[in-house]
Amino acid sequence: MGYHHGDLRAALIRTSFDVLAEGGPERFSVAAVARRLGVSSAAPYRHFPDRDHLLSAVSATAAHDLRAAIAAAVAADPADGLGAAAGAYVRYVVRTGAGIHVIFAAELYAVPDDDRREQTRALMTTMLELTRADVRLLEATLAVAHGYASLVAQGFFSQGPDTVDEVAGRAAEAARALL
Amino acid sequence: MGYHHGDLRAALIRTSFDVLAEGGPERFSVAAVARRLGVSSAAPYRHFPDRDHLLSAVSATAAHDLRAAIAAAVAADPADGLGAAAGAYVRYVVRTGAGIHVIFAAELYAVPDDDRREQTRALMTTMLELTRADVRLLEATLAVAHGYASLVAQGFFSQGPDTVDEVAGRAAEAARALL
DNA sequence: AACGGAAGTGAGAGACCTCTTACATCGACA
DNA sequence: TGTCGATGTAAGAGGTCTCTCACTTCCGTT
Repeated sequence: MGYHHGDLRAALIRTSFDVLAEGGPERFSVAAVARRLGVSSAAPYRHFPDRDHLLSAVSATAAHDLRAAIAAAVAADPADGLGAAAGAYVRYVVRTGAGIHVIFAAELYAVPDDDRREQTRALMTTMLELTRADVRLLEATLAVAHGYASLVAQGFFSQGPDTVDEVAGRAAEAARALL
Repeated sequence: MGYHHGDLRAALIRTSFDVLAEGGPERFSVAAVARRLGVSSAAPYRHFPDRDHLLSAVSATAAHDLRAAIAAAVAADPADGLGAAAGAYVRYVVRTGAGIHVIFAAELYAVPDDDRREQTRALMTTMLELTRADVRLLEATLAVAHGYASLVAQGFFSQGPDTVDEVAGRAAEAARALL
């Protein structure tokens, strides 16, 4: 096998998203990630003590990137904060396979990972600012966005080249209706 | 081990819901269901040729029961069809662990199971009647309801005795806002 | 009562997974 | 150049899962 890899740690996180996007959390395994990278199945354990620590790093990355995606979408269309955020959520989750079910997966609460805690906190803070500290509105928006993302993942919509745009638009519309 | 079981086939389906409600599809296994029933891990294969056929029967049962739950809720409050349906969905999924991610799970499309096909078709028909054949409204309602159910499953709401009622009410409210 | 099919059982093959261990190799630096 | 820590590898222990097989037990029918 080819020996080293500029930065296997980062590659493992990146590739975890691919595995998640294709098979969902159900099919995720450390071994599958290693296989796809062409490294031995022991290699990941040089960088993460166990599976949950890798998933925790994925969660932290997802929280960070999702927050950035939402912030960018809101900045691009400040008049439609909630709609933009919901649309960004759908796009992000469809593309990466990592939504709240990955970011807030129950098994991660036992993992001591300050980066993850910080990134998820920042994500929640950004969303709370969007709803002006209205927790219920935040929950409702998240429910709408995650619901649409789940429908896409479940194959409810015919898969076309611009399906994601379509569905993101519908999620935005539904989020606006919440006001 | 105790020998027979009045109706192991039905018991397997029933117990599958318990396993799904507790661990989600990720943790579901035929072996776990058998263990919980106190039968050998080979016993289920007398009634279902493989894991996917068992899951297909669970899907059929869930589609049937969910349809009944929605129909009952709508009948009890005909003025608020969409809200009642969304609330009923949340209650059903929180209680059984079997929402659209189980009923319409991708791996089931390969299983030839006419009962399942009929039950899922009936479920969709009932929901379509509710939205007066408006497919987009059906999708939006499903997204809202499933989103809230997912948030509960992810532990977003503090777990109290009447959390489900609370959340079902919020889902109903959000569904009404879609109109 | 005997029998035959339905419905269990225990054992286990074969797959895959997590994680460990002992060893090999690489790159940086004295 | 030689050494050493970081980062790979191969092998494998131990676990769980799906599904099969040969065998047994139960029960309805004749």
